[in-house]
Amino acid sequence: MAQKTTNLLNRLTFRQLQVFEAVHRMRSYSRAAEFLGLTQPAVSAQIRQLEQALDQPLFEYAGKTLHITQAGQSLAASVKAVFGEINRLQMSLSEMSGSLKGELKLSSVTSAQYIMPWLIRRFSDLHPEIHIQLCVANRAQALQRLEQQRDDLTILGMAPRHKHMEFLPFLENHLIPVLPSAHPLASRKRLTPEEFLSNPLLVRESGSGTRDIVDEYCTHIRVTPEQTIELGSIEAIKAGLAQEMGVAILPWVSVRRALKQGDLVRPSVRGLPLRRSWSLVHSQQRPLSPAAQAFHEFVSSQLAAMEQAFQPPGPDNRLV
DNA sequence: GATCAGATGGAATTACCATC
DNA sequence: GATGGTAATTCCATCTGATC
Repeated sequence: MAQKTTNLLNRLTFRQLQVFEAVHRMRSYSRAAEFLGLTQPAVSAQIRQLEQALDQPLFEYAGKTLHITQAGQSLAASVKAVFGEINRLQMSLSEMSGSLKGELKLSSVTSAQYIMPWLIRRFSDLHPEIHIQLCVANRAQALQRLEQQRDDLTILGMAPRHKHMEFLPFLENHLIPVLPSAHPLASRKRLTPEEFLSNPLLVRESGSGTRDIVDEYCTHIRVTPEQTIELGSIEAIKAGLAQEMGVAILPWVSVRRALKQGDLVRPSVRGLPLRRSWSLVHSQQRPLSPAAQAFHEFVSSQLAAMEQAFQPPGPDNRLV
């Protein structure tokens, strides 16, 4: 038995386990290859070598669907434990050296792109040796990345209700009605939803969380916009507003400068603003890296400071 | 609706290269 | 020489659209 164990330890490599973990997580050789920055044959070869070392098939096909064998499930549990231990070791070593190093992969929904620089700047001041990669995507894309565990942490507008996700709500997103300052209704402080939505409504594309919230609002108040114009980003909608194409319901953080400069105005409309919390989300199935853990703790410690920094205007421009 | 051919997607194989 | 990588190619299952 001891001989067999020694042989196995001698024949297994961390690289094989890393590749196996990616294939197991993504249920695809090709996607695992893309995730690891390899080609599909390289992944295939690593899995084949691992199967030879273990003398057991780890994956098998039923048609075109990749299934994991019992041996594969068993290995996956062991790999998870081993990698968890290595993460803990890495964190201990980092603490011993007094500074955190490494990579931190973040993804964020588009609406949160206006608060991410604030967070990243302050976190980088604390941990200059952590290299941060931020991917900005719409909600559907961010959710896909989250499910594929492509990032350490994800910022979403509405936390998914999956049991295996952990989320930390950290700031309220206020979606407010805005229209160009040259608009005929711009002088009116108060508008009915019907008046506001009698203008072309500039909206995000399907798959966007902001779009979902706006659609929900229209359904809730039972008013159908006269016309909707779909634009692919918040910045495109702002450009559309600048061209007086219509009106929009946008995150306050995205238009606060335009409001301050007087390019846009915000009327009071029944049922608005809409409030949703941005949440920091990660999978329970994947232990946080030391850098991700540090970012998570940092965000937790900045709740009051963020609320102060991103507090919408008071009485004059009061939110209903 | 059944059948078939071509298109497509994903993994395996092969030959070769770079590095240690 | 061993290891780990790539590009090109092959194989196979599934999808899709045309035809009957």
